Amino acid sequence: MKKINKNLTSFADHLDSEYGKRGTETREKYEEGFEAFKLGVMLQELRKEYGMTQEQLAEKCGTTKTYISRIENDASDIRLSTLMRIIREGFGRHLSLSVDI
Amino acid sequence: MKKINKNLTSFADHLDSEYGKRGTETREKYEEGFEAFKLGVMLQELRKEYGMTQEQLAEKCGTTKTYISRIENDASDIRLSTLMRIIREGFGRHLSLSVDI
DNA sequence: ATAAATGTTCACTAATTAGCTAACTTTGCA
DNA sequence: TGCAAAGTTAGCTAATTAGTGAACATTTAT
Repeated sequence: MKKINKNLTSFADHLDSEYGKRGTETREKYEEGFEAFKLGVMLQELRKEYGMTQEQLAEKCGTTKTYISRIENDASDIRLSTLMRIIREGFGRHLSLSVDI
Repeated sequence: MKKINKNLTSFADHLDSEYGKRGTETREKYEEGFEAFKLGVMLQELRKEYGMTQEQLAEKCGTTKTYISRIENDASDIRLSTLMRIIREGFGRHLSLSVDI
């Protein structure tokens, strides 16, 4: 891996080249990381939509801005119940899960 | 709470009566628990769709039937990364998250 | 009815999150 | 520039998950 390849034709190719084909361990690690990354981005966008600071959000769901920052920046994994609590108590919304193909 | 009320007209009424109105702490605890419960059911249904035993699923995603059972029966919370791993390595599928109103 | 397969519970350890405070950095604005 | 607000990082502890094997219970098939 990590052999830089010019003439990439798509993001998928980029991923294949940087992290290996789908299904390999390195690629899966990447994809897991990417999901977590997307979650952080999603939470941050949601927070900004509501015009809240990290501190305000933190207070609403009984935690600290430190922790909110860690999640938004993907510094740690998160428990499902914690994620649900943040979305519910922080935004009055509801997390739903589904399984794609 | 817990004062049994006859003449319930709906499941929502039942919830109100048993766990308090939405937004109260007891009710939220219930709803969180319910989500976890649904997750267990969802995973179990998915596993059966694939005709796998808990042990087969466990092996695919590098854990034990003990742990799979605990999740299906909601004996514990779960980390997001673990849930994703089970769905990805166990079923070759993909968990997606969304935030409802 | 019995055996085999499947699923659940128990008891424990190791790894990781969640929570907390303080210090540090970046951003926005007067 | 310089101040204040917002955000990030560091270090620590307590609580909880993840992982494991063994024992127990339930279901299924012969």
